[in-house]
Amino acid sequence: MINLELDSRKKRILQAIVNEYIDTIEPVSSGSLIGKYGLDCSSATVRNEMAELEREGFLEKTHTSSGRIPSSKGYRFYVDKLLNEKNLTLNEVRYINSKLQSKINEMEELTKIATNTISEVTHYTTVAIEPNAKKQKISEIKFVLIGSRMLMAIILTEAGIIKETIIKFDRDINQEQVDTLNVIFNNKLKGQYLSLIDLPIEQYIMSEMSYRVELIKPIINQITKLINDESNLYLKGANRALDNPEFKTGDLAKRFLGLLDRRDFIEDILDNDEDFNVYIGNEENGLKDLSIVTFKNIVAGKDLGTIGIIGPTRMDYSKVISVLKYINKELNKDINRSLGDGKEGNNSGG
Amino acid sequence: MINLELDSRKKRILQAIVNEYIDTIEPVSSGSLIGKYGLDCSSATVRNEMAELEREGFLEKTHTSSGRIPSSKGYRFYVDKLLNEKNLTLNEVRYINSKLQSKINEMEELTKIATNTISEVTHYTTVAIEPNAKKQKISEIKFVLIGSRMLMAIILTEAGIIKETIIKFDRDINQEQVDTLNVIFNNKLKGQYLSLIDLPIEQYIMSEMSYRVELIKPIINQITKLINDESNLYLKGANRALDNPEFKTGDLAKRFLGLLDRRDFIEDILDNDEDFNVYIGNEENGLKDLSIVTFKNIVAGKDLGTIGIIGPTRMDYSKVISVLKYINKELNKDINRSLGDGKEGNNSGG
DNA sequence: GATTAGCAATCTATAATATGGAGTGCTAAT
DNA sequence: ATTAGCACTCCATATTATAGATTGCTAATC
Repeated sequence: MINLELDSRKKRILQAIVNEYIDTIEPVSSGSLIGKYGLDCSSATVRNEMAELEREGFLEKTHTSSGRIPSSKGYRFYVDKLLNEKNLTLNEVRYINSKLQSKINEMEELTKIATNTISEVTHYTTVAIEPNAKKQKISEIKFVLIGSRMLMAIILTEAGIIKETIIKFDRDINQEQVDTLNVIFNNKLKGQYLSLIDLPIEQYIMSEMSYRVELIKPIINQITKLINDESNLYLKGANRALDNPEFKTGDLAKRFLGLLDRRDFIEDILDNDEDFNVYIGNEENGLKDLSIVTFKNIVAGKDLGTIGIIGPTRMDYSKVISVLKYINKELNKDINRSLGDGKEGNNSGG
Repeated sequence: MINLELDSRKKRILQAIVNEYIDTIEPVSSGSLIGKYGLDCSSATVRNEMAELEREGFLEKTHTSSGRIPSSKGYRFYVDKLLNEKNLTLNEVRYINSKLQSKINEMEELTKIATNTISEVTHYTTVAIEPNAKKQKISEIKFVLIGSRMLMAIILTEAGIIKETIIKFDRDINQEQVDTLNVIFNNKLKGQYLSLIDLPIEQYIMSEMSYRVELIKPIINQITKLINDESNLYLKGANRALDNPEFKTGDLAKRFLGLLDRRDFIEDILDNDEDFNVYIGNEENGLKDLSIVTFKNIVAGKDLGTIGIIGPTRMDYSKVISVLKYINKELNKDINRSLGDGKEGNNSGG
């Protein structure tokens, strides 16, 4: 989608400019590059190349005689083609390892800890959403009587995600009825996608489970609600963003925080099928100067959800990506530690 | 704690200054008050009074010849003694009512909706925490087998709060054992405070429930963890704060967002025994220029937790308080709607 | 043909200076 | 006790000047 035919010197110059700009947050001049980035040509040559890169849309100027800053297209190319992974410092590695030591009982916690750690190491705001519920397969449904008119429905998915919700009834129900419900629902739904329990399918389920509509109906309603509800969104380090100088003006800060409040939007971005993605905001989508790195956190073959790092477009992508990969690698190293018995649990009915 | 002996004119002047400052966000001059607030004296007199109010610590100047702004002490006095409730506009009332219409199944949702609505109507950031778990009495504990090595513990409190957690075991457990656990735990703990299941008491419980330590131990551990865990904190409208001009500088914005990330601190403030409280930040506690209004949301006699509205000290307290009271009144109006059957449910064992 | 030195032109960022006006505190009159 | 009057203080804003960074272009060089 982007012109890949930049000659090697242009690439090196573009890369140098993006790196330098990420570092200094100031328009990059031709002169500042020659020594620092080992380009074997003069500033005049660099100037010519920069002018051309600008004509091609990779660079921008803040005013006629300023240095250059990367455009969205420039960042895009940089992220897609020029990114080098960074080595983490010893301190960072130590810190991450210490965080990942904690005993973890539920997968939700694993995501929480990963999210916190990423935010702390990268100094960017980090969000996590669990895998899209509708794409999950039901491993088991369990109804539990709580009081005489309340039921808790517990849904276990094959990925080990546990969801529960409360269902209230207008009249008393007894244990025998609950047992029946357990049998009916499990027979029908075990192995099915959660999305099956959705409004259009309601009729189908109702007719298949013709047992006591006045019991089934509120259950379907509530479970439908549970599934369609905004999935859990975990957020850490909203204030860290403000460490970045570009948020000083207030305008960008406001847009940034507005973004954090728009769950639907974040979910849309995070809920893609890529294992790894960099979303670079631009004028059109109203996210100019903001970027989101998304990363599908798969541990022991299980999709634990997607993690997103949100920050200024002038973001240290190398570091972010290195941290993400390192953490994911560590999580997968000692699989049994966190997820060992989850697996057995899933497949054996109660 | 504060000098209550301000004469009536001084009070009126202080009140006028705070109101005017909340409105305009600009130092208030003596001249601007006389017409607008119906004071039957000249600006010179007001000036004299203002000078005295400053000497007494209620007002401050930004520079030698500027108007006055309220000090922390001034706000304190204003909030404690001078606050008039504001009438909500018809639109606000309509909006609130429409929000509160939604069918509510769990108390958690009620809090969520109230929090969202408050944030939307007041334009301030709003947080909610559920009642301190340790002060809750256990109404019922239920263990449910999920898979062969996993148990879900469901704790119902008398206030109707439902908490659940997952417990994993190293070896298989069967339904018979679960039944026994249900009996033992309910016998011992029904009616007790949740805080009983805490580390110091662990020994006691273990000895009382001498049945199969290898089963009991992980349960106690996990439930202890659940109880001691940070209670649920629900936050809405973090970006709204940035609408306030005082956040433009960035410094205050950063402190504000930092505050939102410090759950422990927010919890400390919200978890007081007052039904209603205004916390005015100052130099000492690092929250200068920030205030939190806390409000214990009690509906149908049940404590649903505490709601906090966080904003600049120059906050429209009248409006905030009016909105809080109105919403609480509406929630209590039609008790049955949201909480009717919760009560019956609690007391009847499964 | 590609590269580069040299240089005028452009624009920014900063400081220095001046000006108008808002608001106070004080004094003296009421 | 209150108030008119006024000098004084300080801020906010505009104006101007200055120094410096960086570019684009041209002409020379490799």
